[in-house]
Amino acid sequence: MTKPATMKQIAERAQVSIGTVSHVVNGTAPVREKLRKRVLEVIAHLGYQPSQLARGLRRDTTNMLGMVIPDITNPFFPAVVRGVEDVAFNKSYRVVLCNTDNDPAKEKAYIDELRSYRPAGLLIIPASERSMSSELGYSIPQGIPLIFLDRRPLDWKGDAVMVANEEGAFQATQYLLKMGHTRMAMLSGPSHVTNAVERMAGFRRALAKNNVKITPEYVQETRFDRDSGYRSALRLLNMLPRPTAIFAANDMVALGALLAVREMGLRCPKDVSIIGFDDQDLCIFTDPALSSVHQSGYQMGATAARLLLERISGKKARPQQIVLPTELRIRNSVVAPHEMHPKD
Amino acid sequence: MTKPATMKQIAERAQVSIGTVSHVVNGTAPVREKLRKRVLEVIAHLGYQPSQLARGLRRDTTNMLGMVIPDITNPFFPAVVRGVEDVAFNKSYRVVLCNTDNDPAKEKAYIDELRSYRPAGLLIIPASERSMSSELGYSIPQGIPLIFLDRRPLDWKGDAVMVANEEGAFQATQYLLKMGHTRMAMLSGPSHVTNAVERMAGFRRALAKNNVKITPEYVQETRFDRDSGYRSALRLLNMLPRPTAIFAANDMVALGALLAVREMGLRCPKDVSIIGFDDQDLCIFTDPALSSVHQSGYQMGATAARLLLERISGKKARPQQIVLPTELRIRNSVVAPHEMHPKD
DNA sequence: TTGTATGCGTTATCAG
DNA sequence: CTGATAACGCATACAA
Repeated sequence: MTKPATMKQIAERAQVSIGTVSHVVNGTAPVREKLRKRVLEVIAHLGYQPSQLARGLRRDTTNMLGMVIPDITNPFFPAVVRGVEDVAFNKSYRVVLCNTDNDPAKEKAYIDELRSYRPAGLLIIPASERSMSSELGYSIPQGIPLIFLDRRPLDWKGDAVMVANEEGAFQATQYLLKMGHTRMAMLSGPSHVTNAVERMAGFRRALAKNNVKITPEYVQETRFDRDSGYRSALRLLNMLPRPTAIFAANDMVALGALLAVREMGLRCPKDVSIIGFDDQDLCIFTDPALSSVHQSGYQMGATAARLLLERISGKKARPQQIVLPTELRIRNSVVAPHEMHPKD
Repeated sequence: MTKPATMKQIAERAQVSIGTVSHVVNGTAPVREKLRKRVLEVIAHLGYQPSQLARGLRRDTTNMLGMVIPDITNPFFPAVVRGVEDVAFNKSYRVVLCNTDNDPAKEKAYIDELRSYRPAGLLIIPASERSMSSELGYSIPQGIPLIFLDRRPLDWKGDAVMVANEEGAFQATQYLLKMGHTRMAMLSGPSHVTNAVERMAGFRRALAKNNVKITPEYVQETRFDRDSGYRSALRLLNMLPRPTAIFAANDMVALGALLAVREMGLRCPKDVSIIGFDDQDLCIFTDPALSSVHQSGYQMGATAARLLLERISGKKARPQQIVLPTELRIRNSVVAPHEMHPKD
């Protein structure tokens, strides 16, 4: 029996009509107990599984949740996925994961195709703030609930779940300032991504509030990966005077910076303090343990999934833009700047 | 236009039959250039995407590759996924990711449902060596290409892609032995998972070859996550005499061990040497940098995906069990045992 | 080269 | 309560 059983076969074996089988499968109408049992038996016997394709075609929707993420290789995103999956699975939704590799073209390809599978909803961490904007040649999918996570398109007015990026970055920068740093650098993340922009804003606000002038060369735009952080940090570290503190837009970038520091024969935190963003699990293991702005990817995913499921079940409330908290986690990668302990 | 365009609409607008539209979409029959262009224009204009549901139902297969992994939270698996996705995407296949959380029941639920979506193929990292065995109440899906990765069901005779677990573990253990360790412990991973069993075998072989007796309490079965490694390491570290070296079945477990060492006020490697398996990116960042047996998750995924695509396109060659190499990467988490530098 | 018609496996509507 | 039957959107065999 190489082919899956169909409803028709079940119906024949159980001596009922195909409609009746459908009713017992879906509980969509009462069925006489005797028949019901017979049908259920045949189903169990044949290991029948309803064709999701046929069902989806007919119902014009499936139990899939389409999820689009930029980089599965950055552990922050798997954490988000995990959060989504945990709440989705329990409600009988399955998540279809698409990795865009931060490529808007790939993102478009994935989303377009995803739609043609008629998922019940979409969860998108956009590759860029211009993702899915009209300029990009396509618009927001209509008629299917959609939530943005972590970042959002510039003009998006619908549901979204993010974190307090500006505030988190502000806290981190404040802390650096309070430790006495003034030669403050930032590895900023991509300027076309909203959360990076917000983190940058927090950085700037803290500097302004403390009247420390921003040195333009000290803020370097990076991608959100380790290698990009590494290369930009190298640039930073070769400047004169050298910055004494680096705020990295995420932990991957911070790790790259750590690598650069080592490679230049410098020491963190003695020669340069570093602080990251995300507070991934590995922060407690690095040498030195990395101070970072904590956010919970799991919470973000779970929250978004819950909201999405509400939308799917028809809740019509007006759009929510949920902002989850961030919190500075202090470890060993920051110390007062060099000048303040001249004995070195 | 809230609903997706259908072929019928395209046909009407382009003044052709629906069959013709199908032919230009699929290149399944020559169409007069004039008509072809007209159809293509309408398609572009309406942003038509063929319904994958309808297509799948009709063709009895889709462009989806079902992929099942045990724990998206362990960075090794996302690396595998990335490898799969890279080769799949280029060939127009999409990967549907399912996270089983190492739960056989969840695994079964996912696989059963996956099948009803008629994916072109399946890539499975099984939760247990008994996954998909008949005892578990269901058998290997028929009629759809299937490849196991990383681990395999005990009696599986079909395609599989793994790494040289036994050999890698042997090398690691040899190295520890050569450094002078004799009180050798292992955090073994789950005994119901083939790669853990193989790693254990390598460990035992090395000990046997060097005539060092195995201390049964020194080998602790763990899960493959950090927390389990942490707890088991704590047990290990409280034994008298205390083992001087720990071989962890993967890096997550090794990290847990590192944590335990710290928490007990001990030092790695001075008091206890640790070596991991996987050689994840973070190994170079830990304190101390973690020695580990390298394997490439990306390669594993890419290799498996290539093999799967061959099967999908009908290649009938006999089953392949591909074994990728492993290689010991020495860093700073291992040193000669305490007794050998008694000055401490 | 193009059009027509059938069926893929379901669900849903409508009689009975 | 149960049984026919018509879509759902597409691919394909067959006719024209």
